[in-house]
Amino acid sequence: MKQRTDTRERILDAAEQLLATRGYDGFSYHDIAEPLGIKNAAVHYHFPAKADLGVAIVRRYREMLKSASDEFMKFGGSARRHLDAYLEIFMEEACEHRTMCPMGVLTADYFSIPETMREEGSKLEREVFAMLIRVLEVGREQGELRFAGEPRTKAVMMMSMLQGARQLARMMGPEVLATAIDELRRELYTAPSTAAA
Amino acid sequence: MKQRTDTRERILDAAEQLLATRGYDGFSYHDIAEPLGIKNAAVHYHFPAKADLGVAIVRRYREMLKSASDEFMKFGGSARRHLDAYLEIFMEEACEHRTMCPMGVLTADYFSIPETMREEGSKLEREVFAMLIRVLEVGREQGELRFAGEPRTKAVMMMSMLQGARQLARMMGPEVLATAIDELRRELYTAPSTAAA
DNA sequence: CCAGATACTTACTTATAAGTAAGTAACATT
DNA sequence: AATGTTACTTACTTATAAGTAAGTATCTGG
Repeated sequence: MKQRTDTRERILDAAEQLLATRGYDGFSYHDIAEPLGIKNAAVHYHFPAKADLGVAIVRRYREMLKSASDEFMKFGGSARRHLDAYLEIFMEEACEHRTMCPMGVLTADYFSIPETMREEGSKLEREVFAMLIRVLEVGREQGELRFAGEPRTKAVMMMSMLQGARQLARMMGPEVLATAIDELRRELYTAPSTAAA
Repeated sequence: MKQRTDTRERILDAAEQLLATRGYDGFSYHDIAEPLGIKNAAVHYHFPAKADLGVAIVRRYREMLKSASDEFMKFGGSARRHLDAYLEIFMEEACEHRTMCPMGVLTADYFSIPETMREEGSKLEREVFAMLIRVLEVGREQGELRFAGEPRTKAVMMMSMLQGARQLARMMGPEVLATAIDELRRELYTAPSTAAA
């Protein structure tokens, strides 16, 4: 383990941000390099083609999500606290730089991104759904969550709604997303929400 | 009224399709011109800058939506039939070419599109919301629709969910959108849906 | 029948993006 | 101390996008 510098990670940070703001076709290697004080060839050194960069962003995000979920499971949090934690991060990220949600970017740019990136996106999608379905199942069994029908159906509705609301919020302002999340909590939670102001 | 050819409309048709498939940064004047058998300068003749083209697409869509709504109102359709008609078109469009919904494109590419186009998008957004809120209000008063809380909140949830599901369907397949629309009907309609197969 | 407008084409300019080849400074290894 | 590897920079190439200027054919009104 050498790695004197953290250039690679900083490239990924910048690229992830740009991707979530402007989409895959909306940023260049120069856009990444300039604020980091490096040249675009330096980005090509770490990620020869843009496809490699795109795949790396999604892969890193998958790993982050997995380790965050594992971490949470270790502390044995309730389904509802699990969801609350996720919703809070989701809201924060959306407000800070008006970014889209990762699945939103991947599906919006679906026919513009390289196939390797689409495949990575499909894996992310399956993982996110599996996690959400699990939380919904457990939450309903434990009486913390309330919803009708299949957990899978509810998961589709929730994912769609959250992603859509986050995108709408870019145009209409963050209140729209706040409204949507509040309403989701009202419908889904069995006891009144203790949303930390 | 001269207009010997319908080139302008055909350009708008092609551009609308491309925009809904690949996003604002994802198509060029050449992409529009080639399948129409014309040169890209011909597109510039009708729409000097890409911003003009973008604005024209959204404006035409707004006009189409308004006249479709007016037409429907003349025949005095019920709120539920109004919604059903919209959902059917929405589903068809989504399946045919895996396109995004217009508001989805505008919000996904929000920081890539010219400001004139953003303004046109805001107008579209307000009109769509106004229509949807109206339908929800009338539908609930008439007992055709059932939902808790403010019509505006329900409209935000529905818009978000439909747009998000349509995007997710690009990656996961059209069944996801079908699932979402079915579930929406189940929750919203007071009598069982007579969805025409 | 002719002047002008309409709807284009041809042939460019300019800018920017992705990607590459060759060079270099610093450190790491033997 | 020489050698190789890592992490870059400099300086390109190639492709493609947006946009423009000037020319041309056709139709239209006087």
